[in-house]
Amino acid sequence: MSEMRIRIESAIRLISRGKVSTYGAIAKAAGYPGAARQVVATLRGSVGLPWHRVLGAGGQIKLLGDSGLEQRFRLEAEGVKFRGRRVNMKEHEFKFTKQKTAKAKRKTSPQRTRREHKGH
DNA sequence: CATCTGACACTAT
DNA sequence: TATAGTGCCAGAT
Repeated sequence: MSEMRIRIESAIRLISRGKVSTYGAIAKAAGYPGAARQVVATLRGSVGLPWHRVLGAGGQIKLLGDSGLEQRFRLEAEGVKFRGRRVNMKEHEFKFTKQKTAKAKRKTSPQRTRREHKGH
């Protein structure tokens, strides 16, 4: 199991009932900005995750067919409100705290001598 | 190493 | 709102 996958799963598990997030936001929260597609891979290959709380940018359900309907029902059952095809992110988007859901492996002491501009 | 793939994101039209 | 093109990323082939 790759560490990336574990981190993404952890991030997804943080989304509480009645809240939602997006592929991109989760990727970033897990420490991999731009890796939204890896969030998809994780969702597809893992069970026991609140998959229905993961949406596309803007709060849009990206699943097609019945799967999409089920996702919508599950969310509505949790009290998530929709505005057309999108959920009202304004009121339901989950905010990941700055912590990296785990991680924090400081190897050597940064011990910087303050000011490391590196010309430019 | 070259390609292909996916429950994506973003921009332009 | 819908479609198309491009960018992105890591796994699988």
